[in-house]
Amino acid sequence: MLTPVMTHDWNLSPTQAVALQRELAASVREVKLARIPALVAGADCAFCSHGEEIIAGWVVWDVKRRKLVEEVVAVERTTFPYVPGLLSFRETPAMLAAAAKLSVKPDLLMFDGHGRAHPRRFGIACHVGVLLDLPSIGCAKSRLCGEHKEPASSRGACVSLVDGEEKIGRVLRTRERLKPVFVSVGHKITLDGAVDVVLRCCTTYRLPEPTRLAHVLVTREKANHAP
DNA sequence: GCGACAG
DNA sequence: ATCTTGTCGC
Repeated sequence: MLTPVMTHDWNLSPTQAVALQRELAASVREVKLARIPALVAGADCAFCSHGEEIIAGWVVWDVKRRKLVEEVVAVERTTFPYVPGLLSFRETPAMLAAAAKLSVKPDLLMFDGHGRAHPRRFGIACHVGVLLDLPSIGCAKSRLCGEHKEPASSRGACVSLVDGEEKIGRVLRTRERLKPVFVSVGHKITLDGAVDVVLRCCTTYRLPEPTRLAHVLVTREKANHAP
């Protein structure tokens, strides 16, 4: 159901991958969302066989009704190592394979990783968002680049994540006193819009439901795949 | 050369 | 991410 509007070679060297990121970063669009998304898809991956196999999963979350609508997974051979800044080249192929299995079309995609809060402003949220041409958000558990102050301790409190002169993301407290998350634009959304959506998706945990449930999904799938 | 470094 | 038990704090 979710098919890429464009493709490119994935068999690249780290140097070629970096060049491709610089090239594709120009196609990222930062525009206001037409309306609050009803269905938000969250993606995550788990690894097997000493990292030789990757399990990608998507969960579609109904924001208003606060319930899970669909889950899909795909298992593939890993073809790219984990290199800080090149995460999407390791996880995207499997994520696209799983996305093709979705029967419902989500309004927005959410990732466990960064979007524009990336050295070349092209984290995994930007990469998948551009390939599938859908609004997307990066919601990472830790920082990749940029500097920031400590946000206040209340839910919803946030500060800017800055890299040089650029505001590349926002450090957002999703639960009172808990470690904040790093939100950034993936594609076709504004930073304020991204923060709003992340908060709407955070019910009782630090991480937004789409991404949290996707993690539960791939972890469970991994367990009953190699018993 | 010495740290930092999404998952 | 992954390998792992109990344990301290809200």
